[in-house]
Amino acid sequence: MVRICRLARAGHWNIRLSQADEIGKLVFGFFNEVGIINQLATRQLESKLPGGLLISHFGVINHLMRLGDGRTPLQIATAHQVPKTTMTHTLAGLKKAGLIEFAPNPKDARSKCVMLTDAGRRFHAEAIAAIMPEFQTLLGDFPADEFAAALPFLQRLRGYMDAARD
Amino acid sequence: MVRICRLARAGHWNIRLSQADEIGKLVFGFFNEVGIINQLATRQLESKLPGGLLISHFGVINHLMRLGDGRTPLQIATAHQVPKTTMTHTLAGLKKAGLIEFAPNPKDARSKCVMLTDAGRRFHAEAIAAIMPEFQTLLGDFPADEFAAALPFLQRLRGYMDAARD
DNA sequence: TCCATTTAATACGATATCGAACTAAATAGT
DNA sequence: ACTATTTAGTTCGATATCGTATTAAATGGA
Repeated sequence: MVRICRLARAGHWNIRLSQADEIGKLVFGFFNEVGIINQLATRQLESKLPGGLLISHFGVINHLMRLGDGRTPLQIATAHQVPKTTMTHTLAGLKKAGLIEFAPNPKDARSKCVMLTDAGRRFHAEAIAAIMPEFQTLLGDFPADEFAAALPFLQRLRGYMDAARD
Repeated sequence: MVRICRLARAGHWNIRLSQADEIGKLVFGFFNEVGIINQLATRQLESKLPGGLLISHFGVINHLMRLGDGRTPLQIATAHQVPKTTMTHTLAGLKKAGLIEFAPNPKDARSKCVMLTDAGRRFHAEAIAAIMPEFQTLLGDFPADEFAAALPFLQRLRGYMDAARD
């Protein structure tokens, strides 16, 4: 913490040093909680996914179900904030599992369109059904209002961070 | 969604089906935002870490700085919600980088105590210093109040999920 | 039209993560 | 005290993730 104050003195900060300390802890704590909640939720969901598939797989299928299929690998990679190479690998796994198919992209011969198969749609429904009981339990102790109240800030923050990435 | 309603009809839910649908989307959306924010924050932090180290490494060092060193690998693994084997690997990397040392555990000969080295403390200070400017920028557009307002719910939720894991 | 630059996707190598099986020490039940 | 069970940590094999370099198609400027 001494070191932090020294940095502040160097001119990067224009607020009182003790406040800087407080605020650092606050934002830091926020992202820490987000990280742990994400870890716990990931574990929980992953343990329920059929066929030993992972969150990365479910994320893609869910994306295609929500926003419609026919998207390109790069679009999906960008939406999920992962490198293209990771998405190539994830899509290969989904294709191997028979949950997606590739179609040629009529607009661009370098690209592809990712299409859901019937098995893919079935997988999505099954995964959702498997998770829902957990949500119910959760909502027994945490009223939906609280999630609803927390969501707008998270959405704004996500949009901001998304736009701010270089 | 048809499938979800069918599940509800089976007796697992005791609320109106349209509400179930809404609530599912709400909670789902919440965890989705948490996941993306975590992904963006991880990227951001990782790109600033010295020595090409990763979040997993920083997480351990930060944990030891906040709560004091001398903890065992299993304690750290539990706190971070990762398997023991992952922590073994992460700690090996930290040791190789000279940021931690192992000491025998006087209470239990099977176990170890993880101790920070001076280099480890320096690494922590440098990492914090490297991230702080980002926080400052963030706080320019998002007042600290909003983080402060969001934090308690996240903490309660984390505690709940932590306790609820089997 | 032709060539340089950009862009979509992949190949490859390095590291991270995880589950299952294993070893050794502690604990519990008799 | 003795044995069975539990617990801490590691080893090992499989897969995930990511950065760099590569290929092929599109784009843009002469």
